[in-house]
Amino acid sequence: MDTALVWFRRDLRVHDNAALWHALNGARQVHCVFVFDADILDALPDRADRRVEFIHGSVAALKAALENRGGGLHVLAGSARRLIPRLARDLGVEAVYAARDYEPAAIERDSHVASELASAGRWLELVKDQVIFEAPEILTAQGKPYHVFTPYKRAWLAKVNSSHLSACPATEHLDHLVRPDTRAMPSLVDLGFCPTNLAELGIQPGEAGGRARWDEFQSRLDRYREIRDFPAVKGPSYLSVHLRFGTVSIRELVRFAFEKGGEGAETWLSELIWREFYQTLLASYPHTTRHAFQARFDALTWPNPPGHFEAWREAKTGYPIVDAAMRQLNQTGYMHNRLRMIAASFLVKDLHVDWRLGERNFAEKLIDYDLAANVGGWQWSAGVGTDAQPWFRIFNPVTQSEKFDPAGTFIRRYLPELTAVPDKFIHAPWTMAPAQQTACGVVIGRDYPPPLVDHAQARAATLALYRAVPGAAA
DNA sequence: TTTTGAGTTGTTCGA
DNA sequence: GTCGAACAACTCAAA
Repeated sequence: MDTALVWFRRDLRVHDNAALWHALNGARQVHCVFVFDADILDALPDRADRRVEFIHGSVAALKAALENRGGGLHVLAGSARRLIPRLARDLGVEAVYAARDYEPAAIERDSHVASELASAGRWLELVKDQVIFEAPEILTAQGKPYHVFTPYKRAWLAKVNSSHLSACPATEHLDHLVRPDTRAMPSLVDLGFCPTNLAELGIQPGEAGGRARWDEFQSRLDRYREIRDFPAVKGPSYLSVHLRFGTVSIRELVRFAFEKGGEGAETWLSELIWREFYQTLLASYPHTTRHAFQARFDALTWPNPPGHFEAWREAKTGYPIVDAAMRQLNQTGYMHNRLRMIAASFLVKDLHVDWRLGERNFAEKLIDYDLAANVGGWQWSAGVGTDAQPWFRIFNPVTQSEKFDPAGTFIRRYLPELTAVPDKFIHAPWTMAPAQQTACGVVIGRDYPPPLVDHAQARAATLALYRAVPGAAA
């Protein structure tokens, strides 16, 4: 092949990049492009969006990295479905290479681009990059996708070997990279967005940012299993945003987990397999973005009581662990995984709000937002997903708080108005007698909201609600 | 085809 | 405060 175009999307790195590697090996001249896709950006509700800033920084770093290697990056803004076929024509390339994306909107976009290219005698070459195994690669003996995680994980582990984890040696044909005529790139403001507090939050975009977090996490990996559930502690890898935008390589992470071994590495690898499980489920069942995996739950009418969703979103539920979690989300665009479960369970099973509203709220705010993982997580929390036994999975927000934030450290970090509340009452401040409230200067109803609902009552109502669904256990 | 073992992340109750 | 059992009998995946 003479010339090819690499279209970067959520694989914003040079190292171990499958699309780039295939293009460099398949064509003598390789152009590169990134498109700030108006079809996506125009739909964002807020002009200050950390994700756009993260992508912008990562694209700038990618461009510099390609230029350092003698190439470059076309950076365009507009509708990708129109711009990619046009650029392919202008550059006269034979093929466009890109990493395969499994989200329904991306599949639709790519098939549109593929047919546009085909009508001009070119083609779109989609390659695997963001997962170790795509949906069709891990199937049951009956040739169907797994619906339960543990058997999926067993099959995944039985199949994986070093050939799936080896890096793409992209350095081999770097002289094939073509330097574009124009080197300019639109600024964040040119794109219609404004800067956020990304740097202040310690989030560094690009491969360098991913590498720095990865290096830092390696020393904590051994303790991952014991500390990952405590939001006040630095337990997680914080690599989710880098996995979302491909500023780290999943192959490299999985390889390291195997080489390292031990409890921490095993637990973390399990989380990476969960990521693929949910990607698989979305690819196999795209309707689950809006519909319950267990179809009978689509018949469930969510009460959505007035004001409940808003109180949850604005961190005014009166349950400190939930409000602290929501403030973390609102202030930083991130929420600890344990808190995502607690907040989701609370919205659905205590406030009786449709899980889709919560899913959409997370979609707007999470910097590491991933459609597959978010939908999978929310359906799991709502008990309408692949999980089998919803009745027992009603989190008690006070018990969870006592268990995973025992000293109230995380709560006080995000709810400074509760600093003076004694440890004994930090998880349920409304249980303080009036004299105690006065003594510590936190009066419920004045300084902090009373609990929006009574958990025991809400739990009973949830059980009744789910029991009433046709086909559910009587 | 039928059977069998097993299932991320819990909670509540009563001894 | 701690512990084990009950929750209610479901669905999946493999033998």
